Amino acid sequence: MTNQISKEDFFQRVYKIVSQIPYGKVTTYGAIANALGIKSSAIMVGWALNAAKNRSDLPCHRVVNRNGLLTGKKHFPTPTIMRELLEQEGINFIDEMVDLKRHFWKPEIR
DNA sequence: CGGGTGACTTTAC
DNA sequence: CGTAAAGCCACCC
Repeated sequence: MTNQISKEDFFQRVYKIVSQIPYGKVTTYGAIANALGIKSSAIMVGWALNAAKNRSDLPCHRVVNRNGLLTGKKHFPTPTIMRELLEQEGINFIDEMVDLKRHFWKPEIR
């Protein structure tokens, strides 16, 4: 099909999707990867986010792993920021995990 | 071109 | 709950 993803497009799409995550919602690496058509490479989403963190407009704290665990917090300036921000947005935590049942947001496929 | 790394996921033990 | 391995693919050296 016409869905060829160049690596540059891949980064753009990740930025786009993450920036579209609504307030009080979270999504997962796998979900984003799936939306991009690379579902077996969720790790690449994380890699894109790593580059994306240079872009301050990106709410990377709303992206968590499949369990809702804040695996990315280690890459934040302070590991507490991610948890704090999410809690401020009204996101419910179960121990260290986000309640994906309530706050999971499905990214759009474009 | 090859090897190491990684903000993932799943299966296996 | 713990570690290990494999699959995945971009980036760096």
